[in-house]
Amino acid sequence: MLDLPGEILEALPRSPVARDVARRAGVSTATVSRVLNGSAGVRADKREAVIRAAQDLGFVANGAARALSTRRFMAVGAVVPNIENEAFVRVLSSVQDRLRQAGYTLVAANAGYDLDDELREATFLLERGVDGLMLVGDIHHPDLHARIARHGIPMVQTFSLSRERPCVGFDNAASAARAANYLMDLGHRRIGVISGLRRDNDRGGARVTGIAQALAVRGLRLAPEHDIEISYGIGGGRDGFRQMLAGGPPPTAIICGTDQIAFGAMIEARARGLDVPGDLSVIGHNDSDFAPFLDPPLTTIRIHSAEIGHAAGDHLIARIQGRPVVRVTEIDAELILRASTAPPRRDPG
Amino acid sequence: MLDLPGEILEALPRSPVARDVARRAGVSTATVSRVLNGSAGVRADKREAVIRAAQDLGFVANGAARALSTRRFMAVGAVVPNIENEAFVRVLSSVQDRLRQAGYTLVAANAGYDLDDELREATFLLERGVDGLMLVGDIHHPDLHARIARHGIPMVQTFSLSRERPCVGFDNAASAARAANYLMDLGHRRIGVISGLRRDNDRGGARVTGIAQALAVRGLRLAPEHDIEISYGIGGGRDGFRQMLAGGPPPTAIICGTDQIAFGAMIEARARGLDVPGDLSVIGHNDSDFAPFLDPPLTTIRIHSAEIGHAAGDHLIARIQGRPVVRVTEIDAELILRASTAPPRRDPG
DNA sequence: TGGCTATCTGAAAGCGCTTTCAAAAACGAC
DNA sequence: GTCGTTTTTGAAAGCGCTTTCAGATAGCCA
Repeated sequence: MLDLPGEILEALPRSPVARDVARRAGVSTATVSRVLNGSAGVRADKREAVIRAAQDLGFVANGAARALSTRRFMAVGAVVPNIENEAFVRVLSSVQDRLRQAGYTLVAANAGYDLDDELREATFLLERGVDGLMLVGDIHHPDLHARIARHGIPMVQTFSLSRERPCVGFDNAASAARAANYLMDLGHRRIGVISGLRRDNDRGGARVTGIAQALAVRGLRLAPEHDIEISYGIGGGRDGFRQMLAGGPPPTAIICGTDQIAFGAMIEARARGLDVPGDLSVIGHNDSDFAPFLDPPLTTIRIHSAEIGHAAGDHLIARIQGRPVVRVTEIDAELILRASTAPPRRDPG
Repeated sequence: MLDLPGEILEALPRSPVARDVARRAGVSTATVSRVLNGSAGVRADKREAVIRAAQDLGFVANGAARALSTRRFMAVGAVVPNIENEAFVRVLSSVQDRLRQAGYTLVAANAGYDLDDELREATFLLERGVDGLMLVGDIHHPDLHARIARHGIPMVQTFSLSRERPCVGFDNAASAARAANYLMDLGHRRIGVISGLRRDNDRGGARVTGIAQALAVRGLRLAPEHDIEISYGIGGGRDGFRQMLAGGPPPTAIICGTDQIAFGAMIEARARGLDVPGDLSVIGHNDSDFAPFLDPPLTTIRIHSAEIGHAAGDHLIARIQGRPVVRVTEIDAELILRASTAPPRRDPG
């Protein structure tokens, strides 16, 4: 091995390490570390020498070494059911917002509404190294929490409330019930539901339950043929509403699991010559970008995804840093009234 | 410090390390590593002992230590202009797909259409530790590529083609030109453009240039008052079209930077009593979920985001693993004809 | 200038893995 | 059995950073 002079070694395509900076600044690696991490107690001249050397060399600390040494990964994981879903994207984006400010990165994974996959992805993140974990909902694989606990990192659930665990979310049953009550106040008596797949999805389930209970309180019931479960998306909404019409007397109002589903249902309704809201009132979920621009503009339950994300991010950062937090943060959903809902045209049988 | 018996120590909330597995299996950590990484040359009985011990202890290797030791982070970074934009979400999701299969994770960051921010986010990822980097477009901060090179990791650009660098994308100018030619073939002579912000955005710029050139070839020009630049979104589309109408004789056809913009423009057109496509033909970009369901269904340039993501993921993995790759992968965009385009009603002046 | 305290600094010991290298064990052929 | 191979195995040396701890320096007062 040749012993090349410093300048030539530095030109090598090997990225510089703390040792190189130390050598160039004429200090030890300990001092380099101290300066670069902003800890006090380094004389001004040495501090400047280190900063200059680091800059000259284009030094970037090796994250793995730092993580190994500090036992901090400076990363937070998030496992969401569907990474392409608008609401989850918004949450991820706003969590990341907060994390980024605190110097953390977000690593997101996709669970596809399957508990086993969720466990696998979470394990993957745990192995990769994260200091905290965000999940969606309150239903998980039985092993998941033990595994997280094993790693001793904080976890927060989002989008629904939980009796046992830290969470940021809202009462899915109550907000859906509010929508149902609003429809009943308008005079509707036959109300249908088109939800996304509910297996392993407590949010969807809670919403339907909430609606059924609200109906029951007023002596009505959610007819099985008006309780439709389909895959998400506009196409799903069309199919769902078609399916609903196939099963006996049509409802005068429907509540949909997402605005996409509602959009699909409205398209199908129009295709069948039904007027919205004259013949059919429609309520969606999420208040997507396009909801106010549909024809008619869509009444919807606005879920404050960005706020949920911010709160979840803050919660995790606080716990990672050992600060106290409240276990439950409730971020209420809101019923946004637009023109897709109205009293039923004539008294429905 | 008490010297507790093994079983009790194992119950401590400290996550088990390779040493613990080794002790329990009666082998060395070297053997544990060999077994858990599937390298050959371990006798069957020891192999099984290690696997059992690892299982019993719920051992999960420390990613940072592994990364430090192997100089592999098993992670790939991606910096996109807007993490909430549908097209980029799709790309991220499909990149992740491929990465996940190869055992890598995706770490995504948001650059917000700003070169300085992009540099900052990329640096952050580099520091955090990634084995490869995906970028969008061909315009970047002048320091960015040097910094990436410094780390000696592969990089791939997406969504546009590049003369100098590895890329997966399509010819934005050519595909927009194709749309313009289609409109001209239909008989349109006054064609407008509503694009998203074009600063630091080569894709948007190339599209407008492509359209202008296609017009020029047929002796037409893109009037400045028909060349509108707005922020993305449905609202942006409405504003953009309103702005366009304010500037002299209206176009008989417009090409929009996204389907959202097209949607917004169609809403504004309808609000002004213009018929689509009778008075105004509209073309979007991306073929979003809702495009076929608009009224009328939207003609649009479909960008195969998922394919771009898959190709980009494969490209990076291949280079990380030292396999040869082609520098340029072209994934052509496609003009999807629907009912929002038609010949102009009467010969436009 | 000397002595005592308050500041700074560097050597060295990890963090928990992987991997090299040489020794030990197992195997075969004689 | 013995000896030469071929497998297996473990000890130990990193990977590049942080952090402790003790020694070196600087600052201050007498």
